[in-house]
Amino acid sequence: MPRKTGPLLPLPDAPARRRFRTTLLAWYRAQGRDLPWRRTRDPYHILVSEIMLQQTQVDRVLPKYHEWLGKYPSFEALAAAAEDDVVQTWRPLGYNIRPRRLQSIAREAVSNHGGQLPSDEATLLSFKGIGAYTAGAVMSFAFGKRAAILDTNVARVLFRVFVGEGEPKSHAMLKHLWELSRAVLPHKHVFDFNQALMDFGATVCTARKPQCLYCPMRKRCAYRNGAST
DNA sequence: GTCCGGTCCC
DNA sequence: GGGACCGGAC
Repeated sequence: MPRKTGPLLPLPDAPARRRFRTTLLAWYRAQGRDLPWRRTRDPYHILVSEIMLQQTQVDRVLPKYHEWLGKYPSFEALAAAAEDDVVQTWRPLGYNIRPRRLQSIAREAVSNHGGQLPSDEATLLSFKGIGAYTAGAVMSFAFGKRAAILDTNVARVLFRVFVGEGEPKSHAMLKHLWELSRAVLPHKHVFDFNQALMDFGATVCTARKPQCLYCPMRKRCAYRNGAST
């Protein structure tokens, strides 16, 4: 017996992908937020921001990001710090396993990778604290690779625009949303595009009270207009 | 009080 | 597949 599979969800055709990219990038250039980790390509700075942004909103991360980089300006500095000090500095962001994992990545980078963060997906995923989302973020933001991302914001945006109905959190849906994230990814402007996806989900296509009036996709959004028909 | 969230681990 | 982690938003 073949395993039960959900209905096959189609990926958007080339014109639809292109419209989405163009619209989203135009929105981002006009409305995207100016955040400090969007002005750097330093892998250490990118990694610190991404670990902090796991389960933590931008407004709470901003001051801690600056404090952290002031205190631990490099992988070497973080690797050499006392663990208790590192955990204390992290407060009150929460999920206090994260600073320990960040420091262990720093120590690994210093000991085994010449003080650099590895850029290949398999090595990034081998670090505790780096999962599929953070690996994609690091590859695209720090190393300029054409890597897709899927965090909760991106998943919500892609689900609403291109799918609109079904179980948003099912395993099959998440697999489809990863495929969508890869399918819509442009060849150029990958950094801006991925930042735009997250920014759009965080500020317009929000979980509660989405700002559809200000959404440049509203006329083509499957969720807003009804997925079928 | 209830929901939310990336990753790890069971 | 489901719970733990830790705080904030509503």
